[in-house]
Amino acid sequence: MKNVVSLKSLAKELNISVSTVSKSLNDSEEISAQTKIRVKNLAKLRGYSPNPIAVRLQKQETMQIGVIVPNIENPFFASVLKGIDEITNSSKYNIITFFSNESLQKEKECLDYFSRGNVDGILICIAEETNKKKTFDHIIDIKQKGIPLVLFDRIPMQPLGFDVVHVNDYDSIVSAYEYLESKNCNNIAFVSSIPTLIVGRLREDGYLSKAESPTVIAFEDLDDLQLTLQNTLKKGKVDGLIAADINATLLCNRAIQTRGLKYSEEISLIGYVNAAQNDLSYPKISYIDQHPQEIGKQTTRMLLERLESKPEGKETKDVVLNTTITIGETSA
Amino acid sequence: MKNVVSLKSLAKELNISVSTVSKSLNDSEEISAQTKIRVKNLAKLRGYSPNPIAVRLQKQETMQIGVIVPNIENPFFASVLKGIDEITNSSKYNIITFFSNESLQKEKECLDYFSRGNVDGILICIAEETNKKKTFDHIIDIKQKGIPLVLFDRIPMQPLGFDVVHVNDYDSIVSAYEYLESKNCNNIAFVSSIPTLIVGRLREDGYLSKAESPTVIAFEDLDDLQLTLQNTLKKGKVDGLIAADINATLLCNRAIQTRGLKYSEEISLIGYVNAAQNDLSYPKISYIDQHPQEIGKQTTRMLLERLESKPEGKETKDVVLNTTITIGETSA
DNA sequence: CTGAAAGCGCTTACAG
DNA sequence: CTGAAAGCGCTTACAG
Repeated sequence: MKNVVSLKSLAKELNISVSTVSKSLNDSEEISAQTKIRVKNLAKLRGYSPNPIAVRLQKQETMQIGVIVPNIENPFFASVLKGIDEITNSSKYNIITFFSNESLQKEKECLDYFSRGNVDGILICIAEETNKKKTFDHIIDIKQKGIPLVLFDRIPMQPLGFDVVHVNDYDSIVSAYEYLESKNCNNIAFVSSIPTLIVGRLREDGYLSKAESPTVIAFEDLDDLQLTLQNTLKKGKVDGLIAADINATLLCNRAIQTRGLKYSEEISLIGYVNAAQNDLSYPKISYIDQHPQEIGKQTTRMLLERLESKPEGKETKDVVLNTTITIGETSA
Repeated sequence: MKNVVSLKSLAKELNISVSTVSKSLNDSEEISAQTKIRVKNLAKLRGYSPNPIAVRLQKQETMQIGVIVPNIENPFFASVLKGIDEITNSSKYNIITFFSNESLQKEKECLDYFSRGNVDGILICIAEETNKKKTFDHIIDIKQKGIPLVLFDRIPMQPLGFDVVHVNDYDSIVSAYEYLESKNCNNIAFVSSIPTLIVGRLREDGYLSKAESPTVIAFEDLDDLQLTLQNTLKKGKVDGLIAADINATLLCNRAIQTRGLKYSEEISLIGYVNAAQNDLSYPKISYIDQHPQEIGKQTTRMLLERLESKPEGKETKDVVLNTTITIGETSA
């Protein structure tokens, strides 16, 4: 059943050597135009295509890029993946994607697999557990193996010596805060379900830098978050909400609606959402757009650059992409 | 930078042959316990791991499974992918994922790439364009190449000769209809943004089988859909809505809320949602759960079965998984 | 129990 | 311009 047509079979049929066939198909200068044509014609006729595994072994390249995302069911990562796909599509590489499911152990296993000669380069967003435990040795180890690696989105505070791509989380929240202020919000609270995540910390810091008497509602447990949120709204003081992540955003909206508060008049909300779905939802939530596809594209471009220019000596790049605020119906 | 430790280097260091090293590491019966230990110890010491590409070339297996999904930003497919990942994780295969972006052309390219010896098996959900044009030759061609392939979710009406996994779309809608009836809905409309998609047709047929005087609102263009929906609601007759897909579902909710209709009292809605987000949303929408992860798992299991038992003679399987209805706050 | 040889399907110096 | 040879890093009959 396997592809029975090979260089050898073509060579035999043409009564020439395997080398000549190979060179002809690769358009080598060494071969006469005539021979090339003969070879190519037969190759087409027989539907020949080179065995990719053999080529890889010879070229000492896997032509694959390993990608690790924490959670594919988070629309943010799905979009990042789409961006990655778009760029790799017009390269010789294709991607093999693993999901760490936010587990350090799983992340190690993936990285281990990749580093056993299965990929030429790696794209990774670290797992939540990795983030919390601040265990980065398994990532740093990759450097010794000489495999280019680019980190995206969740970037450890201390530089690890790799290229990184992320957004200006701190500033994004500052902008969101200022926007709500301009809409006459006087008592803006910050709501987060990712208090320990790097991006969560940065966003909270951005908020704290602006708020004079800050109200931070932060729980990883969504039930706790919801409860505290409800109690806070009950007091009736807060007139602006900044949510730090998609779950917090949805819960804020839920708490506001359940309580029957009117958007804009009584309270405003800005957060993070799944853009595609938000457009069809009610209400359309005002949100910080991280342009996840762009993150994926940029991350991939940087890896490809490393892959092409061998000189590893280059210093690492820290690319910060800008977010934008899209106004919906939860503020005005 | 490449892994400089190979069978050859181990053999040289131990002053034995490459074959002996290879056999030792593979725990061959032929080798003495003593030698095995010596070899394994050194291998561990040197951090040896076999070059996967060389192994694949020798074994004539890629150990990779190709997956084609129409759109990774659709949470349904993200969850399917998660299911696939879970099963492949405990197999020797890993997956390389391509996105057809609902394009027939792109789908052909992906399939073409796969069939050039890049994967051992294929999992595919056909693109919308493929579905519409009913062009399946590129898929059927895979059979000649002897590469096992399993179709999931969008299954062409005419059998293509492959294993398939899908849900009972028709019956799901019948159940939804009956459920709404039991909640005293008397005028149930059907809303769809996927009128030409296979699953859309089946769902519509399910609806039509129940409705005495059917109201079908179906547009691929979401603006058209929204407008017609609003006009229908304005008339005030409809007291139940069945949405055929996630976009239609969100738009139904939006139209209902915008119009200020009260759920349960004035109108009920049941549709398809992203389960994780729905749980945090307001309102929680009553929905048909397709258990997308299960679809992914089942699809993968069937492919692995084909991959293991060479006898291709087996007749193709048609697996239909059951959906369940999860009651939210948009009906009661 | 160990090793030499052939082979997986290619590419690429190197001869001729 | 063409081809024989070596090699990419493995595995596995087959001899010894």
